[in-house]
Amino acid sequence: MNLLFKALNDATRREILKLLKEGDKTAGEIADHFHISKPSISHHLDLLKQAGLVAAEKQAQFITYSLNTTVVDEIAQWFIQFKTKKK
Amino acid sequence: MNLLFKALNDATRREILKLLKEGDKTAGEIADHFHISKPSISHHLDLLKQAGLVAAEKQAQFITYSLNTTVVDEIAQWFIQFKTKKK
DNA sequence: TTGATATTTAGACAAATGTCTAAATAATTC
DNA sequence: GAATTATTTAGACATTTGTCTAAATATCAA
Repeated sequence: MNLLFKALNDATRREILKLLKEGDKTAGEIADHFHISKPSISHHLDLLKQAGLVAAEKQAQFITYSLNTTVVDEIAQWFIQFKTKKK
Repeated sequence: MNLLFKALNDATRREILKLLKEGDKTAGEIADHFHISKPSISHHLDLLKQAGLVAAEKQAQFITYSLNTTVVDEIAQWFIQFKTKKK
């Protein structure tokens, strides 16, 4: 839970998740969407991966990133505990 | 959105939200649940308030904090955008 | 094997964060 | 009004974070 919220606590990383929602992308394609150096994006991708929010797969010289919807659902559950309060 | 995720990115603050889910509490009552100084808890409460996650109401010399479920729902919405991916 | 491309790792640095103690503010009670 | 209680504000300090440049690793293509 800690790594999850930590990963979400950055506008760039949340934007990356939105990008991946539209489809898988390589690290380079993702970096092209931002005015931030590639090493910085690489670091953001690493944090998202640590949190389980994205998965990385190496294909030839590229690394393709994809959204892990299972974990996104998991965190949605966290909020539901607050909604289902009736008393 | 920024302030919201920032506020959620701390275990103590998430624990405070869970406490308030059970019912309103004064700043002192909240502080008693943690092994952290009162000024630190006060600071956490301030961040939660800035994010709109809690509301504060002064009653005599006490300040009672309550959970703002509307904002909790709002952030739940943020995750739904990832769930409703069909293509 | 040499050169080019894709990506990460390493290290540095300024800014933000969580915590503390001491002091300030506000309300209550004697 | 002085002492007590509840809470916050102010300031300090160590740790974490986001960014960068330079260098390392890996794959491809000639």
